[in-house]
Amino acid sequence: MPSAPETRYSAAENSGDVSSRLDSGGPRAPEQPEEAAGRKQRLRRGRCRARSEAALHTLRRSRRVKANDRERNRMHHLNAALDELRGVLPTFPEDTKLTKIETLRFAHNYIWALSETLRLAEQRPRKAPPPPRDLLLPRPGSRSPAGPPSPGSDAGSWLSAASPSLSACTSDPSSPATSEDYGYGPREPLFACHGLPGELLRSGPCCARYPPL
DNA sequence: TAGGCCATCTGGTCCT
DNA sequence: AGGACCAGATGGCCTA
Repeated sequence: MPSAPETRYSAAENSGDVSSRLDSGGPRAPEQPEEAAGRKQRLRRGRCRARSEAALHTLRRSRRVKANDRERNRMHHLNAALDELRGVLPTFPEDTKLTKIETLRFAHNYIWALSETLRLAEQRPRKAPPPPRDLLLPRPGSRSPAGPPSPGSDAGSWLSAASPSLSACTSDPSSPATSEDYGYGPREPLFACHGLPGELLRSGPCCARYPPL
């Protein structure tokens, strides 16, 4: 896609075209030696200019190609890091591939849930934590046995029906609580959070992504 | 077929 | 000057 600046540059390039200067047409008076020398000089200058502009174009093109290459590489590295992150996030089935945005939001929640687990463990050192439960959240067409409601289609209802501890979702101003806050659509992730209290995961900062068990 | 997700290209901006 | 980072545009692929 030709960009505007490049187009403008091409136009400027054409305005300096040698041939357009040469064929002015019409009968001419016999050329004086000085005039001939000047003409040759202009011609040389024009050719030089055209050559240097072509070289400039080539240079710009090669810089762009290199920049594209770097950008592609950068995005590949970013995606590799995202893949590593996916690798440490528990999903079910295991080969479920979260989208980029799902990965980031789930990671956010996961970290939050782990932090909450630690905090609660410190608050109640003598009380044993609830037994680990798996959170199975289905993608469309892939319902877990429990058949939880869809957070996308009915996020509000399951939020309101959830336990009072869900207030954690909205009490933190830095933690958007609803799917609307994220501009999120009906897509549903499929997560299995092994060893985490389901309550914590459901009430995480990104709780709109997690329906009740 | 519309919408979501993604990779890639591109130009602009900032930093070293 | 060159590289990193960013956001917008575009087109391809996939799914409901």
